[in-house]
Amino acid sequence: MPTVHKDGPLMVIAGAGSGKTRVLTYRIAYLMQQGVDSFSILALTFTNKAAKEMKSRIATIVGESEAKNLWMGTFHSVFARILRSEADRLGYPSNFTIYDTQDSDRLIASIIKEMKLDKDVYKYKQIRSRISSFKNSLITVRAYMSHPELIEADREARRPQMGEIYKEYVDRCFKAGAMDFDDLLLKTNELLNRFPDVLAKYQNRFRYILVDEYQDTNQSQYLIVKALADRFQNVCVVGDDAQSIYAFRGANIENILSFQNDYPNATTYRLEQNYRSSQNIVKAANSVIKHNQNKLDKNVWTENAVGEKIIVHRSPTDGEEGRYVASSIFEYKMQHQLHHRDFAVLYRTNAQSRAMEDALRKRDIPYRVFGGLSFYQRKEIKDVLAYLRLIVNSKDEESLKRVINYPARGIGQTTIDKLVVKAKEHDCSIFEILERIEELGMGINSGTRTKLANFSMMIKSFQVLNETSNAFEIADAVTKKTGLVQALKKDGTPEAVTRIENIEELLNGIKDFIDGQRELADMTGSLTEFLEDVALISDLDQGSENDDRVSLMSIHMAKGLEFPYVFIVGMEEDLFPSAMSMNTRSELEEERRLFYVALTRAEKQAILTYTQSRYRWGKLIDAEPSRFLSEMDEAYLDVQTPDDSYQFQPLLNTDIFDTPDPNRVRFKKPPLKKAAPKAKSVPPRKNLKPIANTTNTNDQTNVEGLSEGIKVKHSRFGTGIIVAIEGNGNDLKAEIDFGTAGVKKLLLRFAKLQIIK
DNA sequence: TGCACCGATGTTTTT
DNA sequence: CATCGGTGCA
Repeated sequence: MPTVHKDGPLMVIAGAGSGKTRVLTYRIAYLMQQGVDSFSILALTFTNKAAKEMKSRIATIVGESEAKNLWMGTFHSVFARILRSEADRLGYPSNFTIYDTQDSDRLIASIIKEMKLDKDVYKYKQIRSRISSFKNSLITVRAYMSHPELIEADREARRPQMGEIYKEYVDRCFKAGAMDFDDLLLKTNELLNRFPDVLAKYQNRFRYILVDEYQDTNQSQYLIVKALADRFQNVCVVGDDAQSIYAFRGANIENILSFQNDYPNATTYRLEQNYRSSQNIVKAANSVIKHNQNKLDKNVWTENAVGEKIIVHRSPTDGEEGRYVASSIFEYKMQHQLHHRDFAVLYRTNAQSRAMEDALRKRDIPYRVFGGLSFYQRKEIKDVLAYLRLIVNSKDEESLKRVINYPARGIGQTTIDKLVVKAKEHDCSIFEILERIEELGMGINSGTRTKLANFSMMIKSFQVLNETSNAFEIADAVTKKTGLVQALKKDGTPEAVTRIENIEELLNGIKDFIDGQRELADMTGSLTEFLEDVALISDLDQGSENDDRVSLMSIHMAKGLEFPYVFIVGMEEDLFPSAMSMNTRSELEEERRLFYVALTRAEKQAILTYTQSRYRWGKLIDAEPSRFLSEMDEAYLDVQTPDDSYQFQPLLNTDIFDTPDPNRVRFKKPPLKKAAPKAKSVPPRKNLKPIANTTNTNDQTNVEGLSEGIKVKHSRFGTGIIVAIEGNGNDLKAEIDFGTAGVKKLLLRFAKLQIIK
């Protein structure tokens, strides 16, 4: 058993539902029983909630007082803590601000604007994600500048200024005393690399390191673990390659696939028995994941009951889909005497929660939405937090820009622009400029100068207060004295009222936080502590397990959770798998793993739903069933279709490519579109091509009819003309000129093209 | 300088 | 559809 393995590297490949958390819990408890000091154990989990739960489970085994000393948490929160205590080494203040994605976006957007670049070419979101992937791969500005191929790639993408933006962004963050999420990992690497004494200190401290969800670590995280474990090699990683779903933020599945290479004397255990789900669910999930090529061999099985078949249900629209889910929940609950908390509704995109919420609300079913626009991302909350952040760290540029004129106090954009320029000129923060405003003059009229002085004075008075008060007292003062709440009260609209309520909720939350912190010996309940907590917390971490509500969340958020009854909604092409993730095999495989994760959340029953058309951007769009539906072995399914028109493509489809490939994606377009149910409000759909006529393999016609010069239609790019066709078998590609949408090279396996005559 | 309106534009997924 | 940024007016 893994639990008796004490020293040396260890990898546990744990299939879905095989009790990963249990392994970690028992291993830690075991180590402690063997006399390992709890201070020398570092456990990195995927969510703070997982850490908290594990800690309390360990506490029941080894006792509260010992468990308390364990270092447990997410990579981000653990290393943020370490970075605070070592910040001066890197030239950062220990109270550095943590920028969230939105802060980064704003900063990047303003840099692009200041550099007078075309914002249609330099899209801030793209820039941000590129910078993020640089950081996650430890490509610093300096590394970027010395890698001609990176520079060349950006030049080819017609963004020659990428490097400049990157540099400016990093500089500005540094000057603002701010780190973004990626910095928390990158700077930790820098810290461990540049300062051997620091490295030695933490290597000696963390003699035992455990990493959960290892398959989702990125390069930066991987290197941190490697560095820390280098001395004692007591590293235990737990994961499941089949559940790697974070490639988009740099997770590298190779980290787990090549653990044996990194630690040649590593012991590997495999846990393949699933204790969570019914046989039908386990088998169906296996039948899906086997379509992936890149994976470790693993055979998950269970001794659990066969259970109910997986229900596949079609609805005309997303509204009806919601109604179906709501009434199913109602019925299951009645029939089987269940609680609301036994149900989860999972979706690919957060936007899908709305239709579900509406339906559940109508039936008075209590629910809770996780993720999406979380509480701490709401505007009014971010406003209050921005004041608080500015108080703690007056160099924080993004916070300052956010609140300097909110509520309106007559400080306009032109003034702010002048301040930004001056700050850059003097190589200092905007707040410092405010202090020297009289001395510098700088063409700001005296009225505005007074306003600026007042603002600066107000912040300073808060800073003084901060020296003697706790987080709650300051937050309370901020909401009152800044006029923030007053402005909302004056507004009087219903939204403003909810905003005030939210601010009150925030204050209550801060109070709770302080009470919680007081219980911990080395915590004081200061504003700094609170802000750090807020920056890295996610909805999931917030308690309230005990309230009886249906959970609504994205599949990503559901990782590691389990529910007796799971609805997976929106099983449609272009939604799940996402239209953004179908261009390469690896993207598609990640989508498939995501589906695998979703399915294996269910203990007793999984219900998959899809619609024939759904509202997207306020428009009703035709939808077709997800390919994942037909990838599941039919034996485990109960396909409920109101008018019986759901049909699977024959499993042994004619192989239209020369290369037989078991993993080949079948284009299926079940001919369900005819016989549109007479349901009201479903507008007639415009099928551009008489699909029904082309017997059972319309993909075949698709590919065969294609040649140069043919006019085609693509669901995203519109109509275009084929310029060239190249490759063969699975690699058959067409280069298509879509006019304004540009020339694209598409893999014909994935591109759903329709010929236009 | 500030506010109100308008059109454009974009949606994966998260620490 | 919802947010954002830009424009035009007071």
